[in-house]
Amino acid sequence: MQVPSKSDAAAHFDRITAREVAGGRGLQAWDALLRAHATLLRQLETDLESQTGLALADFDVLAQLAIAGGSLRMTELADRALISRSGMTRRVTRLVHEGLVRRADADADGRGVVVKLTKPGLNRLTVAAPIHMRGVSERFLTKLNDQELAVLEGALAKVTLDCTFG
Amino acid sequence: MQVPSKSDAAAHFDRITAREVAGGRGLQAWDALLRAHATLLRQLETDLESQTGLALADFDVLAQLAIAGGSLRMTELADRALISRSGMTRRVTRLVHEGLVRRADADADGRGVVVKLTKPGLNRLTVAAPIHMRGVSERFLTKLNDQELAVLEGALAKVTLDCTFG
DNA sequence: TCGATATACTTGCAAGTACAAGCAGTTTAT
DNA sequence: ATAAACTGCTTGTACTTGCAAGTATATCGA
Repeated sequence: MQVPSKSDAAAHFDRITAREVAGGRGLQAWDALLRAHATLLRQLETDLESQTGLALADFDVLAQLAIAGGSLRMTELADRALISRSGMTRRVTRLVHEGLVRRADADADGRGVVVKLTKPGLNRLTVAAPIHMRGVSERFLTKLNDQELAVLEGALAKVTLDCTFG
Repeated sequence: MQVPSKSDAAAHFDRITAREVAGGRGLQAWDALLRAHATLLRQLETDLESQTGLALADFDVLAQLAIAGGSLRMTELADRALISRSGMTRRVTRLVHEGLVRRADADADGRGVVVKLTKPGLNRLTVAAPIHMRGVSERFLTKLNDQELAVLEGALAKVTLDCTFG
């Protein structure tokens, strides 16, 4: 097989990369991960927003609250929703304005705030969840078989370590 | 095994989910994907920024240019870097100010702009690439075996469709 | 008891983002 | 030839983000 001649910049970049990643092993998997995440999230965000008027990040907050039984501390909520604490402060403020959640004092800790799902919040979630879950299902789950899903879950869990934000 | 009693909100959410996603099949894989992406990118971004002063998004632009042989059209660059065209306009403007890339007219199309990697840009990339690639390698590639990487690549490519931005 | 340190959350700020509208150049149809 | 439709890129606008600093409460050690 003829070796195609590459431009200097591309060849140079290849050499640098090869020194850190033997044979470029797995780099296509990394690229696929970035690409899949970007496209899937964009599609799901657009779907949900257009069909329910709810941003994906807001949906996620409501869903995390529901999964947790209806209420969570700010920090816990931020960790689970994968956004910063300050971001969660503002997000919750917006959701309170919309009446979907409310803030309450934490029982034992004067510093703490618990965020609680309201009835309208649960109703809104009840409408949005099927739409979002169907999107995840159609665009992701149904395209993969059980073995692929199992490997994905295992592999991605392995590379994930705790990492909280400011 | 005793069925643990769940709160109303959580049970309700489970029922809604179950209707769209049979048995919650694969949802943990979906969750792992979101989590892995969020934590890995945050770590890589922090690593790169602190060690080279280069934002990951800027690195990505330089890298895409190098891979492409040194220059690309704006639209192509935006697609490859997974950001919007308007975002790329502003990002390139910043990089031009730093001297890492330059704009030039497209040969055949009077509307077009090609972005070219400059010598300082390539130098900067030469410093940053090993650091970033090592991060990807250590935090992701080396934790997975060849089979896992192959499944990941195949599965994630399957769920990715074209999706360009405004 | 009381100062030092840690934790929980919020706010000031300086970024960055995407969408929509706009402009300039190109293609197509008549 | 020329109007209409399209494309490539940039700008206006409104909004989001995370970090760092600030406030309030908790906890720990002497």
